[in-house]
Amino acid sequence: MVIHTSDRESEEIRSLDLFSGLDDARFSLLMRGAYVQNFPPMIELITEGDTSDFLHVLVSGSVELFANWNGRETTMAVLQPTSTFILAATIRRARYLMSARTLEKSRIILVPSEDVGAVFDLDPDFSRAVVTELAQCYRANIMATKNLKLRSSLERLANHLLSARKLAGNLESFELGLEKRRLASNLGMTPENLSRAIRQLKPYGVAIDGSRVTIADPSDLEGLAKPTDLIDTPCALQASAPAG
Amino acid sequence: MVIHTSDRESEEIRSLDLFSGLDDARFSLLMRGAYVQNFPPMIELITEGDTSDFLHVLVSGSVELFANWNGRETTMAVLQPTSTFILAATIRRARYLMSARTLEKSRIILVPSEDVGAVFDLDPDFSRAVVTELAQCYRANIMATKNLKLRSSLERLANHLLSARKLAGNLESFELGLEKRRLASNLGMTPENLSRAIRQLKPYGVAIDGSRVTIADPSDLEGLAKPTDLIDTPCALQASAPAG
DNA sequence: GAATTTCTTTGATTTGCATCAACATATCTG
DNA sequence: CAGATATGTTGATGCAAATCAAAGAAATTC
Repeated sequence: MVIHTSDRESEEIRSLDLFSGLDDARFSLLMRGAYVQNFPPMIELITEGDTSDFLHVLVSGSVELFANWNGRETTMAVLQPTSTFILAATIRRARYLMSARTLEKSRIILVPSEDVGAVFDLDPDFSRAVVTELAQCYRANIMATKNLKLRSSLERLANHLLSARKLAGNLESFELGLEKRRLASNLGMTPENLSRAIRQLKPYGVAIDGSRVTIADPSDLEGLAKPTDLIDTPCALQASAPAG
Repeated sequence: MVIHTSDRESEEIRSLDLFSGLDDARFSLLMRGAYVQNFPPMIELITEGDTSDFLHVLVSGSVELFANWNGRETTMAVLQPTSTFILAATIRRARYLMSARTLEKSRIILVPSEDVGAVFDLDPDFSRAVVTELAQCYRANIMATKNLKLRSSLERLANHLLSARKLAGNLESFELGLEKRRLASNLGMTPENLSRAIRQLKPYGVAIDGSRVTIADPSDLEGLAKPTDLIDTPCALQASAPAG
C-alpha cells in the first residue's frame, strides 16, 4: 500500500469476511495498488452519479451514505469500522447510487476497482467471498425496505433502539452513536418527529439524555417493537440500508 | 431436467444473463437436478422464514414477492418472465426474507441450491455472472429505497407509469400488467389512495381505463415525476424492489 | 469565555395518507 | 345467466407525520 498501515489495522482488514479467505500473496496483490487516506469530518468522499473507481474500506471513524433527489436528501446508512462500501458499484463498474461523506475524522483504504476484478477472476475463494458479502448487503437492504413499508416511524425507532442495545452488548445504557438528525433521516422521519417519538417511548421505559440511551426493561419495549430476525439484524447502525 | 422444457423455453433460460456464459456441459449439470413445474394462480411458492433449497426461474406467468409483519402485508415486487428469484437466499443458504406466490398460471424451474453452489465453485464465468446478477439486484433495491424515502406517493406513481411506458416500447397506450391493489401495495400506498392519485394525474395527461394506461404527453408528466436513472430503471414492473 | 453557529426540543398548524363506509364494477362460479 | 365474491371508486373522517415558528441547549469558533 502506498501509505503503510499499522499491524493492528492490517490485521483488522484481513479479518474482514471479504478478505479473510485470501492467501497472503493475493491479499498483497489486492493491497498493492491501494492507498490509505485520512479525512477530516464532513468530507464528501463519493458523489452519486459518478462512476466507480475504488472499493472503499472504512478503517476508523464513521461514514454516512446518503442520497439526493429533487432538492431532498436522505440518510441511507451510517457505517462503522471495519466495513467495506460501494462493492456493488465496483463490481458492476457502474455509477454510484449513493453519496458518501465522513462524519468524523476517518481513515479509509481505497482499492482500485481493476484490482478487485483481477483478484476476483484469479481467486475462487475471493469470488465466493464477494458473492457472500453482496448477498448479505442485498438481504440487509430488503430488510430495510420491509422496515420502511411495514412499520410506523415509532415502531422503527423502537426496533432501532433494541438493535443498538444488542450491538452494545445488551447493556442497560449505551451511546446513540450518531446525531439525532441523522438518526431521524435514517429512520425516515424528521428531527422534530424523532424528538416527539422519543417522548412517546417513555412509558416503555426508554430515556434518552443527550446521546445516552437507557432502556429500563427491554421486554417491555419489545412488546411494542415486535422485532424479528427477518427484519432486524444485530448489525444495527445502518437502520435503513447497508453498504454495498 | 425431470420434466422436459420446450426448445423455446430452454433457449430463453439459457439467454438469461445468469446462464448465458455457461458452456453446455455446465448448463446441463445445473439443470440435471432441476425440475419444471406448472402452478395455478395464487399458489404460495415460498414462505418467508423457511430455509432456501432452490433457485427459482420464472418461465411464464407472473409471481409476486411479498412480506408480512405484525398482521400487515406489502408487495415487494411483481416478476415477469424470464427472471430468477431468491438468488441471495440461495447463495447464503439462509432463510427467505420474502414470500412468493403465483399471480397467474405460471411455469417455474426449481434448481437445487447445492447444484448452484457446485457450478459456482466449478465455473468462474458462472460465479462472475452470479455476482453481476446479485449486484444488479442490490442496486435495484437501493433505488427502491430511495424511491420510498425521497418521493411522495404521487411522485412514485408518476415515475412508475413513465417506467412502465418505456418498458412497453414507448407506446402512447399500454397495459398496467397487474391489479391496482397490488400496484398500490408495491408503491407503498392504499388502493383508495391510488385511485385518487390517478385522478390527480389527469391534468398531466394520464388516463387509466381499467388496466389500460394512456399518457398523452410524457414530457408533461416528466415535469412532475422528474425521473432519473439513479432511481428509475427501465426494468420497471418491480416498482418497489427486485428479485434477489 | 463570549459570540456564533448548529442541533434539539416544543408548540401550533397543515398536509398527506390511512381508515371507514357505501356503492359500483368486474370477475368468478355453479 | 344469475348470484356470489372480489376488486375498484368515491366521499367523509381521523390520524400520523411534515412543516412552520420560536426558543433552549450544545458544540464551534474566535
